[in-house]
Amino acid sequence: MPTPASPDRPATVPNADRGTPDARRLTDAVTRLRRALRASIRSDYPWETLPMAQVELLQVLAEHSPARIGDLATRQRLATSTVSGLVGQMITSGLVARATDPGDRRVSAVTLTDAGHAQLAAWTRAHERRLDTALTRLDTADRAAVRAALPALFRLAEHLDDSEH
Amino acid sequence: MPTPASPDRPATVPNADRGTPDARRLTDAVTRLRRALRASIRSDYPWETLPMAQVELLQVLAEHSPARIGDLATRQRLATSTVSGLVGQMITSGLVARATDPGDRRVSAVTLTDAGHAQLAAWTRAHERRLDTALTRLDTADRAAVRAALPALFRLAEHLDDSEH
DNA sequence: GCAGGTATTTCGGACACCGATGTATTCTGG
DNA sequence: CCAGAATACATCGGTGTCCGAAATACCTGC
Repeated sequence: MPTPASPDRPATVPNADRGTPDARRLTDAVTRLRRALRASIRSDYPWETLPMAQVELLQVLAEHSPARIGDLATRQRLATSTVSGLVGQMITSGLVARATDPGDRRVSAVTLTDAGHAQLAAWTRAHERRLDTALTRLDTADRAAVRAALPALFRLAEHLDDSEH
Repeated sequence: MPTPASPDRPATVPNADRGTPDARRLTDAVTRLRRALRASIRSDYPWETLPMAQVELLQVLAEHSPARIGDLATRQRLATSTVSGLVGQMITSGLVARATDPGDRRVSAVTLTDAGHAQLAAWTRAHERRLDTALTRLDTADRAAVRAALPALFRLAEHLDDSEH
C-alpha cells in the first residue's frame, strides 16, 4: 500500500492506533469483522451458501418453534416488511413453512421444515469450525478479551438502538 | 415476543446465553452492532446522510492524500470494482476528485475536495457524539472490556481473511 | 355492521458488494 | 521496435440487505 509519489502528510505516527478515537475504531472493527465473516463463509461453502439474514431467522426459529412475522421482526430489530420478504424466499427454497393461525387468520405461523433444520445444522457446523479456527489463532489474552467483551457489546447495541428517538 | 400457543421445547434455559457457542454470539454481536450503528446514524442525520462505505473512503483519504483506486481497495479489503463505483458516486456528489497520474496514465489519483473534508468532519462529529453517548451509558467495566477487545477484534478479522484459501 | 386497529404483503428504492468483461496503458522479450 | 502479457480501472449485471409507504385481509368494540 505505499503511495509511491506523494507527500502523504509529515508522518504523524505510522501506526494509526493511539490518537484514533474509540468511536471510529469500534466502527471500523465492526465493519471489518462483518466483511471478513461474510467472505470467510463464502469461501467455505462456495456452492449455494445461505444468506446471513436467512440464517439468523433459522436460528431464531430453531429456538422458538412457531413464530409470527412480527415477533421475528421485533427480535431481530428488522422491519416487518423485511422479514416478510425473507420468509417468502425461504418458503420458496423450502427452508420454512407458513401456516395461517386458526385463532387469528391475519397472523401466519412460521415453522422450520426438516430441510431448514438440516441446512441450519450444516451451516452452523461449518461456520463454527471456521470461526473457532480463527479464534484459536489468537493468543490467550486476545481470546479472553473478545469473550469478555461480548456481553458489553450486546449492551452497547441496545443502548444505541433504544436511544432511537 | 411470547409465542402464545406452542410447546417451544422442554425449556432448557430461558436465557440463551450460556450454552450458546462463542462463534454464534460473536456473529450476533457484530450483526446487531452493525444494524444499530446504521440506524443510529440515520436517526441523527435523516437528511442526506453519507453512505457508510463512502465515509470509510473519506477517512482513508483524509490520511493518505492522493490514493489510487487499487490501494483504497486493498486497504478496505474491497474489490477494485466496488471502490471504482464508490469513487464515481463521490465524484458526482463532489466529495473527491480524480486526476490521472502523469507518470502512469492508467492510474487515477483520488483526492479529497474541500467539500469532502467538510462532510467528513461533520459526519465524524455527529457519529462520535452519538457513539460516545452510548459508550458512556455502559458501566466502567463494560467500557473497559470493549476498549480492551478492540485490538483483538482487528487481529481476529485479519486471521479470518488471510486464511482465505 | 362498520369504523378503526392490527398483521402481513407488495412495491419501489437505496445501499453494499462481487465477478466477468472490456479498455486503455505500460512493460517485456526477442 | 513491437506483438503479446500484465496492470489499473471502468462498466455491467447480479445478489443481498434493508427500509417506508401503500395495499389487503382480518379482527373488535360499539
